[in-house]
Amino acid sequence: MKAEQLKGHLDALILGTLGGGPAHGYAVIEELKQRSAGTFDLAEGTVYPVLHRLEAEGLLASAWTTASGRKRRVYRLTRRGRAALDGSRREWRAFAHAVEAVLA
Amino acid sequence: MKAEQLKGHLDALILGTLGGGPAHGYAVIEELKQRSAGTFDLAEGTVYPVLHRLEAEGLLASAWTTASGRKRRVYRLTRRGRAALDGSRREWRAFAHAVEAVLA
DNA sequence: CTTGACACCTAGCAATCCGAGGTATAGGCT
DNA sequence: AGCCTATACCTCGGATTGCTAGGTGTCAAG
Repeated sequence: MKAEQLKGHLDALILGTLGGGPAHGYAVIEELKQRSAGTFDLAEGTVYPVLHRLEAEGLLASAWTTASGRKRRVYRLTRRGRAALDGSRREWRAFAHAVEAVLA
Repeated sequence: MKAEQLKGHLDALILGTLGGGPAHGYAVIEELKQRSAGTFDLAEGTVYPVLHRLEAEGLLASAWTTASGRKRRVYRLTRRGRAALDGSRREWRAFAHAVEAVLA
């Protein structure tokens, strides 16, 4: 898939991934790849800055943990993050519907 | 709708609009607004450069006409443009499907 | 004769995704 | 021991792209 298609939708995708439960950055990337059947195979340089920004916006909260000697930063949705996810879903439906109407 | 959502999909939308028949730039904007029920209300500075680029890429062809004293540049899909539209539709389906899988 | 709709155009700004590079641990292979 | 891969984090700069702001000009209505 073309990279530019993702722009403006990545926040929703990451919020959506974390809607299934807390996860650390690397796991978010894996989860996205899996759920999308390989369509979204994102670079770390794409995902990490977004996680930081979403946390700065108060939509995510993070905590450091250690699993088998490796440090992980686990992110979870805040209450505002969950509300943002709901909003993102609505925006997506509207957007997708509009595109269908034009491309049909 | 957020502006960034459009990135990467605008070419497809414009090709899709012209898939219904030739039109001049201003009409493309109106048509997009109508077909999307107001969701896509694009600025001229957004659309015109894209039309020029798509023509430069050989996906569109244009011809100047005059209607009631006003000059219009009418665009139509070339054969390659129609093929590109088909490809764009497929890419859109794949993208939309992947997003649904993540957001669901 | 001014306002609004129509119709075209361009230059530069702002946002964002990605590539490239860096650091570090664990485990398997040679 | 040494090396490679997978895991796991990070940042900087580049490329692309849509939008804002500005410009030109015609026509019809008030």
